[in-house]
Amino acid sequence: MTEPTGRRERKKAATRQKIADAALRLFLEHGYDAVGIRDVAAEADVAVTTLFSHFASKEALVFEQDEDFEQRLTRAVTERAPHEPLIPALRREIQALVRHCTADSAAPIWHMIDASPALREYEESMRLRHAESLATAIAADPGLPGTPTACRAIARFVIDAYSLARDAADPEAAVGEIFQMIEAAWAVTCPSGNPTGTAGP
Amino acid sequence: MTEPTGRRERKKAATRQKIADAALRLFLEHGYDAVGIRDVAAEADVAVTTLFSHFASKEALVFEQDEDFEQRLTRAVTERAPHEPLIPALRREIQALVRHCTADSAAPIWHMIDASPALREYEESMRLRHAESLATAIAADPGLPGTPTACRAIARFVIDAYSLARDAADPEAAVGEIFQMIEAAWAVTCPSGNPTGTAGP
DNA sequence: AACATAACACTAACCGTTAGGGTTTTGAAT
DNA sequence: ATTCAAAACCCTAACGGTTAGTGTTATGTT
Repeated sequence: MTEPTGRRERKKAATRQKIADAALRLFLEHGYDAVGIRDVAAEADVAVTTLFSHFASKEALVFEQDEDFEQRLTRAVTERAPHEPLIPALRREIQALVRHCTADSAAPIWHMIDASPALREYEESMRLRHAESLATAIAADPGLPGTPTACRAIARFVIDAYSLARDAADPEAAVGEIFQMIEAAWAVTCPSGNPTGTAGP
Repeated sequence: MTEPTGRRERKKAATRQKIADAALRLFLEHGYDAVGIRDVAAEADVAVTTLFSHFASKEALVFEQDEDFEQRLTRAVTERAPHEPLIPALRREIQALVRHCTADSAAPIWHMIDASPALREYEESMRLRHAESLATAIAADPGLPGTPTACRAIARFVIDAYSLARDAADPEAAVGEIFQMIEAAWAVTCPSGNPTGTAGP
């Protein structure tokens, strides 16, 4: 048996990071559109084909931790405390994610994203994927009552909440406001009685 | 003064239509990815640059009546009967749109769209625009009580309903199910009393 | 009749992305 | 230790969507 982290994997991760760092540095300095793939590859001192073996597209260079986001969402559903109701768990997670990406340190990156139509479009299609996997996680929980359609709808609404809150003047308040709506939308999918353990009468 | 439709405008519209027809014909026959822009231009007997002066991108050739969709949505809000509640009016319109694009005659086109990631991504970003203009229309109605954030959220939910219903096994039932959720979400934005004229208790 | 401009054509390029084909590094098995 | 297969990397050349630059023709106006 070998160690979980062989030299090969370490080198590969290092190369990936080197590319991502070079890309972000150039993008922030000169603007996303003004920097070409060939520039990034040169700055990272790798071949263009190598770059594309680590990242599926130019946009993916920016949304590097895409999968973290997806995992945090689905884990908020699958690994929540037993009998904890669904919506508050999601609300907490979305609140944390919004706080994280509206922090001052992330401001330049999001400014860059907002300035590029290509990046906004990419982020949108990312969110669609996230909504779909969130819907799967929700539908897989046997303790939840929603139909597949209701699960997909709630998943979309949750992702919408994240997206809208990021743009809102007061992100945290927006999360609260939209989750009130989501809570009501979810409650209506439970015919009667104790909706998802929200402590009924 | 000249006629509202001069020769110039007629010729321009004819060229545009000729391009769109040629594109759809080729796309449906050989597949979207297998047909290049140069092929479409040749089939329509125009220069590539002319094609791009009529359509902003290859994907836009497929979603030709994009603006119709947008207008129908906003008009469902702005031109609804006086005192008619918002959500049912939107429900009717979405129902009609879903029926329209799940009709058998539209099946080949939507099959083509589902088969191409580029087209799906483009449609997604189109929906974002539509949600934004729908939100503006809702927020502009002085008879409605929602905050700007609530309006934007409801607009997104409505577009989500359209998108999800199209993919559902029973589209019409899905519209009904999701709009029950939307109705509840909207009701919660009205502190108390008669929520948007839905005939309170 | 003369002019301004909209619509169109042509060429050549830019840029993201991929195919094809080769070299070096790594991990494992003899 | 040697050998081997695969992973990671490199280079070149191209493909396909898109645009800039530069003319040409058709149309509406003066």
